[in-house]
Parts: sequence; structure tokens; C-alpha cells
Amino acid sequence: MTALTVATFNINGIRSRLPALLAWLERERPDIVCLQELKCPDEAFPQAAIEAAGYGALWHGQKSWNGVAILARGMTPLESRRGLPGDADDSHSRYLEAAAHGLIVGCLYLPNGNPQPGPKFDYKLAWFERLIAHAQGLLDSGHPVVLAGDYNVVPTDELDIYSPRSWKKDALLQPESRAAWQRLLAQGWTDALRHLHPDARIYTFWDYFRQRWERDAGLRIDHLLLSPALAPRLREAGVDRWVRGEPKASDHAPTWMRLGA
DNA sequence: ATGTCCTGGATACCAGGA
Repeated sequence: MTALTVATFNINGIRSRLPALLAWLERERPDIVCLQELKCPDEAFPQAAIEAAGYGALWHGQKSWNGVAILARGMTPLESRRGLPGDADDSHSRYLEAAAHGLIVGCLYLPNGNPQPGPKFDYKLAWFERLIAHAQGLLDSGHPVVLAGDYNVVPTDELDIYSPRSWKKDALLQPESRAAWQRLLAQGWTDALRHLHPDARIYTFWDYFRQRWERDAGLRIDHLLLSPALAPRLREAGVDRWVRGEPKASDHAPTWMRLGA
């Protein structure tokens, strides 16, 4: 086994953000990348540019919204699942799973759920239940698994958000969202960033509104979870904040962890 | 309520989503 960097990045439109993605890949050279919010139909995915950067890719896109991809440096990931089980009528492209560099990687874009209450929030919670059910199966397999992506959940009011005041009614902070997150973790998953930095304020998303980047008014909603088989390899984790400060940046920054050999 | 930025459809802006 070799050391690996695994990252997740909500890119908010892969076509308009392709130069930013390529610059980040070149500078940080992650081994595995989970991307969300491609906002791009399958036929328009920029495969050639990503391959030229040294990455094989799988993608599950759709027109206008959602869309997830898994990149692996020097290889093409081997797809194991496209879409979460449990609802044949769910047309959103929000889950993709593959084997790469000796890991099973689940890349997810959990529904935002706003406004709440309402049908979008119900969809979020139902999607979360399907994720929890599927995650249990992954744990039962005993394989080394990473579940990475935009969970659209701020785990706590204290270290995961600059101030909860103006977000109290937001779907990202609701008790139901947080309870689902806690039930997922209670299966045995390790929240990589929080595990290594138990007392640090960590943000991965800064809203475009109201100069929230300039004020460092962020939220931690992009998460990397490790299965018990993999947790002993966790060495480092962080957020590539420099990406958020570039011109025309996504509202999220890449979030990563380093696994030892 | 406000603010910004993406996509797509039909225009020289708007709607929908986040």
C-alpha cells in the first residue's frame, strides 16, 4: 500500500470552473478526487482535459443540476455503483461509487433540502436514510471505504459554522439533518477532519452572498468519512482554502485527507 | 428580505437551484 491523498470538491459547474480544477490538480496532485455539482450532461464532461492532467475519470452527470464524478491519478476508477439504491424514481445524479488505488470510494452530493419544511427537505431526509442503509452494507463488506462529498449538513453550531444565527431555519442546521448525520457516524465511520482537529474551526463553504468569503463566514459541510478498516491509516486532513480565494471560485473549497501506507 | 453565481431557454433578460 502506498500513501494516498483523497479529496472532495463541490466544483459548482465543471465547465465554467475547468481552469480552476486543472490548476488545483496540478498544484496539489491528489490521488483520488470526488467532485459534486458538475451541472453538466454526460456528453459534455471535459474528459480529455482531465485525462491530459493525468487523471482517469468516471462521471454521472445530468443537465443543469447535480452531477458527481470520481477522478484517480494514473488510472481509471472501476465503477461499482451508479445511484443510491432504494428509490427507482429518483432521477437526481447524486451518488457514484468506484474502486481506485485499493479503496472503495463513494462520492455523494446529499440534497440541500431548502426550503424547510417542505418536499425538498423530505427528499433530503429520505435520501439520507437511503445513504445510511447503503453505508451499513459497505461497512459489512469489511472493505476499506471512503464516503466523501457535500453532505449539506453542518454538524454542530460551535466549530462548524461562523455563527448559526442567520442559518437557524436552514436545512443544513436542522436537528433532523444532524441526527441523520450522527446516526451515519454511529455506524462506525470516522469524520476525518474533525477526528484530527477536534478543537479547530474548520469551514469548507462560504456563501457568495454578503461577502462571506471576505469575512471568513464559512460552514463545514464537505466531509470525508473512513470505514474502520481504513481509519488507522489517517494521517493528515485539511482544506485547500487558497482555491476559494481565486477569481471566479466555486463557493466550496477542496477538502482532503492523507492516508499513510 | 437581502445578497451572488451557475445553467438553460429564449433573447438582449429571466427562472430555478443553491
